[in-house]
Amino acid sequence: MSLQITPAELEIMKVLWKHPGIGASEIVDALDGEQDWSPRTVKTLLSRLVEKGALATEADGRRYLYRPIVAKREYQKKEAGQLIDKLFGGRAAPLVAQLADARGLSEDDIEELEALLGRLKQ
Amino acid sequence: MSLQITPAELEIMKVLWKHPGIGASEIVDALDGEQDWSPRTVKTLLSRLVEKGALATEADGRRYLYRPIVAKREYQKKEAGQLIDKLFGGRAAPLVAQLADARGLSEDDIEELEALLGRLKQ
DNA sequence: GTCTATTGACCACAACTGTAGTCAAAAGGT
DNA sequence: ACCTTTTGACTACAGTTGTGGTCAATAGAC
Repeated sequence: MSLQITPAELEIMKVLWKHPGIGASEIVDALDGEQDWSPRTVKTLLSRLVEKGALATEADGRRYLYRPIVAKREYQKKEAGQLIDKLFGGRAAPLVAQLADARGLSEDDIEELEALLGRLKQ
Repeated sequence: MSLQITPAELEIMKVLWKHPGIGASEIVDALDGEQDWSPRTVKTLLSRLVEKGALATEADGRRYLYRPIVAKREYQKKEAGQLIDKLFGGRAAPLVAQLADARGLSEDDIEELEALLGRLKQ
């Protein structure tokens, strides 16, 4: 079960990770400004996500409430792992180097990374 | 020109980044063991990459030699940037944290990252 | 010189994606 | 009790992707 979430579907997931347990129309509202999708489109994406097992539904009268089954963390982990396997020979350091080069790390980023490394070291 | 390289196409690119300027049959050979594609499939992927502007061709008798136009570095940079924008709110630190969690960083990784951070700091 | 294998050009085709329409049932306004 | 709106189920449809076939030209093998 590889659970392939497409980019469009991911937008929906992001809303639901932030607000689990809402219905289709709330999702449409939450997406407003981000994506300009017809409610139909959102509905289709929701169905596909349910079909794929990425979302659970819960009946609420005549409608469903949706809730992520896949945790955001898990998904991030999977994607990050895929990226480094695919492009960076499985090593994290070159990825960070590219990022630093691509967009520059902020002071905060650097500090946070240092703290993280410190924790990992002991 | 967003230059979307699909996963299958990427396998071809990886071979050509390693051995620029080879022909289709060498690519098939190089992929052997990695991917089990018919030479036809490889040919199609090559055509699509040329069409997309990711590869340059150079005639060599009755065949072409292929050479990447898109540098590996550029592509890595783009992909890494996309991933953190898409999933990590544009911040690198959380990505590294996930990676550390997902697969553990090796001693070497940690050292390399520390060196990198040191360089970035001054 | 003829046969065979390789190559590029073009074609095929199903699965997946993005985007949305139709339809019928039900919920809510008045 | 009607009309409108919302919702889910189903359908559509073009573009992309993965996978590979056909065909004609041609380069080497004998």
